Amino acid sequence: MAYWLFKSEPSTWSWDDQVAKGAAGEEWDGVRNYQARNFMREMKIGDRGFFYHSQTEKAVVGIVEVCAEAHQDSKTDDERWDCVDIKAVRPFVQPVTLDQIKGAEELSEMVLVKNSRLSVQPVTEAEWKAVCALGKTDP
DNA sequence: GCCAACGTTGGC
DNA sequence: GCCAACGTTGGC
Repeated sequence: MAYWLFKSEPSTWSWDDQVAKGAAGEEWDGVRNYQARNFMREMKIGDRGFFYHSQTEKAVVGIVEVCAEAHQDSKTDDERWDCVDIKAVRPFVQPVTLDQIKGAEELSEMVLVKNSRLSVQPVTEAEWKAVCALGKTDP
């Protein structure tokens, strides 16, 4: 199983919006970046991801699971753009802030730190465990 | 609100 | 195929 990170501005699509969709999940639509799209094409059902709030909050706030593999983004007819569906698994007991991540030695190589603009990113297993530990949340 | 970083576009 | 111009993102 692989691990990922999904980034969203809470004013556009927040963790609460995601939770409201329940087990059915929701398309992670709107990605218009090839790198991000390519990562979504690699995702398998059951892969886990962090849900990160950018801009105002700048923190990992929850864990999601891929519940549909890459398919055409329903928000566009442009065949270049695919997306997966994800569903909320559980919130973080304590959100893990970008400051905390930047301050953690073992997380200094995270894509979130190195390439903050990429909206869908891979996360290593070690990073996954470390962030969950910081958030006092089961991996 | 500013600005740096970076991806995309289009002219050549 | 290169590169300048431009638009977008996200941290500060």
